[in-house]
Amino acid sequence: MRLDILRHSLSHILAYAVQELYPGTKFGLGPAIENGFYYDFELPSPISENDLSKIEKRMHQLVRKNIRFEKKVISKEEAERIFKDQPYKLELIKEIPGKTVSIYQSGNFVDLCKGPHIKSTKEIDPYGFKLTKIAGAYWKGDEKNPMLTRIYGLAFETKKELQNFIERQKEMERRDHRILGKKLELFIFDEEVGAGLPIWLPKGAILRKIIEDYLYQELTNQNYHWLSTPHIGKRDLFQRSGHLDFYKEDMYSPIEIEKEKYYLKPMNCPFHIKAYQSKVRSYRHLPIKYAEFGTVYRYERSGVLHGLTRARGFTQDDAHIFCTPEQLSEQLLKILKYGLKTLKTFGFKDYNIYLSTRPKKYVGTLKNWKRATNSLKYALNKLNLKYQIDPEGGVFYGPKIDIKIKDSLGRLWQCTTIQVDFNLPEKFELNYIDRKGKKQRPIMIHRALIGSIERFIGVLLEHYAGALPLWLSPEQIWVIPVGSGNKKYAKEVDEKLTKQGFRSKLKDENETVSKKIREGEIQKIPYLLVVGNKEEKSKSVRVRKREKGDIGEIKIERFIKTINKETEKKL
RNA sequence: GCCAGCGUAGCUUAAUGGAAAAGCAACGCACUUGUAAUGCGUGGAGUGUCGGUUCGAGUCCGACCGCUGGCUCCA
Repeated sequence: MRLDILRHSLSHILAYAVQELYPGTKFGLGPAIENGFYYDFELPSPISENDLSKIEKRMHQLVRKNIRFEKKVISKEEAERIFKDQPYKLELIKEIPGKTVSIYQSGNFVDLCKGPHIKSTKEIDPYGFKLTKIAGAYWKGDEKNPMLTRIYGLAFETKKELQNFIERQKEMERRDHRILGKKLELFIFDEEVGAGLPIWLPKGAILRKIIEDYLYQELTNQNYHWLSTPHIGKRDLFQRSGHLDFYKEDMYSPIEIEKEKYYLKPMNCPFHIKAYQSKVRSYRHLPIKYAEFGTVYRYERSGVLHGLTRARGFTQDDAHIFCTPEQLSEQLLKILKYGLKTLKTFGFKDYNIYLSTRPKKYVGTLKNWKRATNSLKYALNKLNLKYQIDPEGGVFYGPKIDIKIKDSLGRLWQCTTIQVDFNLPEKFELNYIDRKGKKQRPIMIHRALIGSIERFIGVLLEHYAGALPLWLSPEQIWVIPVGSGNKKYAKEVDEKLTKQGFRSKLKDENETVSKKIREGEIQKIPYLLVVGNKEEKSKSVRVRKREKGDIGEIKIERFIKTINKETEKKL
């Protein structure tokens, strides 16, 4: 709280400095935010990041002057006189309820502000803050409004805390999945291919396969049936599903052939619905659970793309459950329970859960929305889960539960999503025959547990800083012979491990052991096995564990036993 | 899409408007290696694309493509 006040006060000092350096500036808002503050300005002429040091310097001078923050409560009429040249402030004055407003004066800078503030800039550590970046931001966050120039700053109580934060930022950069992806040779993006369309290199493709295989096994055990559906579909299909009415902007333009328009699929559901409709369904068949690693394409606006976590082509671990209204709660419960287990398996133990309710643009009846929302709440409560409501955050066809997982640096990423849909069954006139022989409408659940393989791998990489657990590592073991005389034995070891199902690699290039160790550590290989004359004689290997170093000599059979256990436990 | 910035070899980076450099990687030769880089050598880019300004453009201007950080958006 104290820190928020300090940050907010600094935003005023920033505005004060800008007022002096750029006369004629119109002021927007300047709140405290996580780790710092910002202020929005309409400047008389554009500025760039190079100007920040100049502004920061002026701020330092102002802070040293021990400027006091003085509050005054004045009538709205008086405020309108003071801010007569400040259109954004005038707009705010109109919106404030009551007849009076409060203003803060610090030196020659007056701002419309509720406060509170520090008493004087004496309380600010002049080296505890730093201007960081400049960005465009729409007035009041609405893209129909003019775009203002936002200046961001970091602020902490002391210089040391600021430095700690900057250190943490560097750590985050080190974990950036886009950099790790390049370094570990997992995937690339190519300008000529197109933005947001990753190419998976051999090691990345294996990683995808490991994740898919795991989910395939698990879901098959849970009586899911697998589908494989086309990447494009006719206009009529997406017209009927409602995608063309609600999400046309986010779809790739259609391909026209033989007077027919085809769209790249932005979702798999219409295809799964067709599979459901391929037969007459009885209540005895329900629930029917269809799963697919479905690759979808969405025309994300150019400015939002971000490596694997926001791509234009990506593969969802998608599934659709068709069930009776009576089965809904139980199915949601099962999905949620298993979803959480999956996240845990991959190493994510912290997450935030959100329940998203009806948005402004929606289809279906209010009654159905209420029913669906209540079913989701039921599942959450049954599992004793804490959750937050995201008002109006639902999809156009139904409410949803989203799980945002926390990575090792505490950042949140949305992966799991569970959505109830009363509407698509309506549009496609889905039915099943109930025990009285009458047609009934099934309910549909959309769910993705890891969300998309791309985003999930992006998050996994950042979470583990590239050092994936053994079971997920594309290359698990390197076998390094000491001398050329040991190559034969090294090959034996490598083949033995490969036969046991491990992803092992023989490193017999003419390089020093040191060089290969260095390479292995950089490539985050979980185990490096050094074999020389000594090991050859005793049929053993010298084990170096990633980040731990040399852990000693061990018989090969014993080593296999150890890593088998490690893989089974998914450590 | 909007605001600001960026784009030089596979990667990381250098080059006051005046001869496109270096390290790593790759390749070749020698070395046969015991836990984070063995040595020497050889190729490799006309600077994202297109157009313009200039005697001369990696450097300045415009459009497009792509990337980064925000804003808005995210089924």
